[in-house]
Amino acid sequence: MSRAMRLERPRDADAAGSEQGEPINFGPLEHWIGFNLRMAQTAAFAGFAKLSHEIGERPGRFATLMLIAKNPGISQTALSRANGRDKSSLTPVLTDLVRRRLVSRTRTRNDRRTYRLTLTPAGERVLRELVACAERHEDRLDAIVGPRERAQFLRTLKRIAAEMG
Amino acid sequence: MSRAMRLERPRDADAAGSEQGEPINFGPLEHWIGFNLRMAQTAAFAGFAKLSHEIGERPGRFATLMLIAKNPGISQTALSRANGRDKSSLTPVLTDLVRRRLVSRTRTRNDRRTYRLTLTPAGERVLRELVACAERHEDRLDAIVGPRERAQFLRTLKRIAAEMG
DNA sequence: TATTGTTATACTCTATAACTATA
DNA sequence: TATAGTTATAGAGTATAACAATA
Repeated sequence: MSRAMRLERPRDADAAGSEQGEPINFGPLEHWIGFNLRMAQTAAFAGFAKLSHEIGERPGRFATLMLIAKNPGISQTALSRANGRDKSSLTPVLTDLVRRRLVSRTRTRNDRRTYRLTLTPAGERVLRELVACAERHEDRLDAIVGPRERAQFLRTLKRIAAEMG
Repeated sequence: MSRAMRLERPRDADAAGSEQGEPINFGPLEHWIGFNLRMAQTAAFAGFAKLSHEIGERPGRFATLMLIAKNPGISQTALSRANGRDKSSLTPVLTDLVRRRLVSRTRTRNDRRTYRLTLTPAGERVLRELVACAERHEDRLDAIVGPRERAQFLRTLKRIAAEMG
């Protein structure tokens, strides 16, 4: 594929930025998967962030609560590995979730270094609210992607995550 | 589509986090476009970030340089609108790029509030290096997506960015 | 009055390294 | 020695609000 770049002629200095509808040239970015993947993800994430803020939660809490719910008793180190962050990043998040009584953190008896993380009933309630947000969000995405392409699209996303990592 | 969630049985406390290969249950996240879009984008962006760090640049500089190259004479306000950030976020970036003589910033004569941004020859050189990184990165993504699906995949990404925004 | 760009400031997310307590 | 989790700290990236210069 030829991707040679030509620079454009300078725009009229007086016109630059003076109109709202100023057409912007994105150059080869337009045709690149990496750039469009980023634009799509940014837009989608902002949509979910808005929905979760409406119920007083942050989007980042969602994955943490879900991973604890589906893997009850998980340790902090295993949890941080599961969502690809350093364990130190998890400390303030869990401090907040424990303070709000959404997560309970109990020492194990055999190895007194580790904690067992589980959701409290309140945590399960909040997770259900977040799941409801995610489902509304997912319905929007499904409508945009369309039923014909959904499975193929999802497989391609999974391949990218697996093979780029 | 039924998306009811059942919580799993608590895992053995002693086993939690004790093995490297501990299988993690991601629950309904596995099947959601939003989550997989995020995972794919994170992995892809990390790959490009690595390539750009190899040539001593940050991935975030790429879009800025490209937008200036393809829209010479653009103002800071128009540029910040083009990549969806507040104009104040651009000030430290341009301070850096101007200090390194990659971007030149000249006052317009008619409206002495605005600057005309253009790339210097050094800026064009750095952009070409970043484009080379991006092309290598794009080749990897193309290989993962495959030529049969590429066009469809790109169209779907563009629809998500356009309709979620 | 409105707009361009800067400054001051703060908030989020993330990482590294040093620490503690346990093993 | 090695591991689980915490603390201190720092660095990106971003935003809001107030501001100076200019229109």
